[in-house]
Amino acid sequence: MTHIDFAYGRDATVQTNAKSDPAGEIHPCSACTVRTLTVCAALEAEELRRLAEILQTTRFDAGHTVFGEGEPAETLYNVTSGTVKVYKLLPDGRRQITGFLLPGDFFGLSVNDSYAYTAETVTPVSLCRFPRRRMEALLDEFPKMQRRLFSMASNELAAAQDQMLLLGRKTAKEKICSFLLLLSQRASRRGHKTNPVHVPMSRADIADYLGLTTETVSRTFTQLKTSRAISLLEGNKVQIQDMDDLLELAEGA
Amino acid sequence: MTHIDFAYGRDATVQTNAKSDPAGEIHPCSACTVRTLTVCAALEAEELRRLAEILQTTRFDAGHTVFGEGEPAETLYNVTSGTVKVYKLLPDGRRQITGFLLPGDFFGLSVNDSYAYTAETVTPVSLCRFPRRRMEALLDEFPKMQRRLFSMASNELAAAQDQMLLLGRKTAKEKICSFLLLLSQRASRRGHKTNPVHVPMSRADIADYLGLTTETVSRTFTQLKTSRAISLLEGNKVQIQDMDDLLELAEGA
DNA sequence: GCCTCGCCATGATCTGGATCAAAGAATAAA
DNA sequence: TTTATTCTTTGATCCAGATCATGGCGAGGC
Repeated sequence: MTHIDFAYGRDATVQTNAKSDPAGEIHPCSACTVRTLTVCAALEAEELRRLAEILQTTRFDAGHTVFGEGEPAETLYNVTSGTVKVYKLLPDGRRQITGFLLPGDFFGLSVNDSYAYTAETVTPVSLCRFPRRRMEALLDEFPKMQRRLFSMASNELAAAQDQMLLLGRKTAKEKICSFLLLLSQRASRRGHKTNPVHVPMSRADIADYLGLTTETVSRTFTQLKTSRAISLLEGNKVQIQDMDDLLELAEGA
Repeated sequence: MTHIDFAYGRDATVQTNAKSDPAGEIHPCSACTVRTLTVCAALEAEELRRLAEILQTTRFDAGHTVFGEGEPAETLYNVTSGTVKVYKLLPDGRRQITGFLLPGDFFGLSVNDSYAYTAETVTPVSLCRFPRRRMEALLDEFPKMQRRLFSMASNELAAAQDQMLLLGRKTAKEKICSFLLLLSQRASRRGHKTNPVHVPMSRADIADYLGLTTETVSRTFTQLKTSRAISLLEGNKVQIQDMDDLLELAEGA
């Protein structure tokens, strides 16, 4: 069981803002707990209103494909709750997960009008959907938002480089430790506590993210558990014994 | 010997534009052969002039460190000729090259005011230097440029994801074939011929880019040579026998 | 010329993590 | 409750690529 705080959202699977916002009710955005983390952080009240006009909110169950690699990219997404994975496949089925997206993360950017990867929900998820065309128009109108989006892309680029270092040069144990630290840091940025880390994804997903097999991921977890570096708790939580020790394990120092 | 077309540049190591642009002479930017590939492509004559005001051109010999990981990020760079490698290190010296930068490529973006990687020249290189502060001011003034930079970052992000797939899931042979195809495609985008591919970097650099050792890179090259997939020519050039065959080898199909 | 020095190739051996196989544990269905 | 079904752990074996070691080759330096 994964526990998730739904920032907002109703039972309907898709709803336009107009429909979901009866007269007098406060707009969902103003209650959005991840707004400060994402592109919306840069916006004034009026700009936020304009953005809200083009946005839809959606919810998906776990294991749902949001879009597939190669499909025309007509929508941008923002995660408001839950976890999404994005991955690329080789013809024979080998898979590389290039990222896990948490509340506040943005996805759906495209290169030549089609998605370069598949996006699939790991847990139940709520998303904001922005039609690409209208979003682009808004970006032209609000340079602050353009700038914010650029800065988010820069951060992602830096994270991608860290991941390349991990994939190309780290051992299995270093990979797992780095992964746990990453989850911890990301939780921290979202105002959750850093230590018992919530790990909502399966061993297979972790393996495909770290360039390993499920067996190796499993073995490495038990090895870390045996050496008292971590302990596994109820509800997919991992307790890190000593943050600094784990950091050393993550860098092979 | 690496053959390089110097788009512009003089003997002086560093020169401000003012000094290098005597009255009546055409500004270097207008002669720049890579302008259409980079951030400058988006600009009008007047905007280009403003950009040129803040730019310096520099040249470095092969093997020179442009900046080191962790240094304060005060300058953005644009490659105008030659090849630059950017890499990250682990404490024990393991290295991951996260990219080779060719003419038209931009680098030096930072996350929290310091560079997240080291940049080092592979061949003799000429660069445009933009002071970060002044560049940011200009970006605020010219949203088109901001947008262009964002789109370049998006492309890099997509390339980074391809590289993650390569590092995490491809075999040595697939990695080498992918690498050769990448070089070929990038040459093509720059208007050079796609087939005898110029490979200016050492076996060690290729290894650190692909997450392999020099020995494996070397062995894989000879293996591809033996199986008639490629042949090695004079001057660090690689002749690809059949593009489509190589593409299949690169994806394990 | 000859010597160094840094690359590159190739051979021999080793090993971390993959693969193959099977038995628990958890979750969901009946 | 029992029974599928899927996920995780653990064991045994294998192998792609790392590591260790050596020799060749080309470019500078003297």
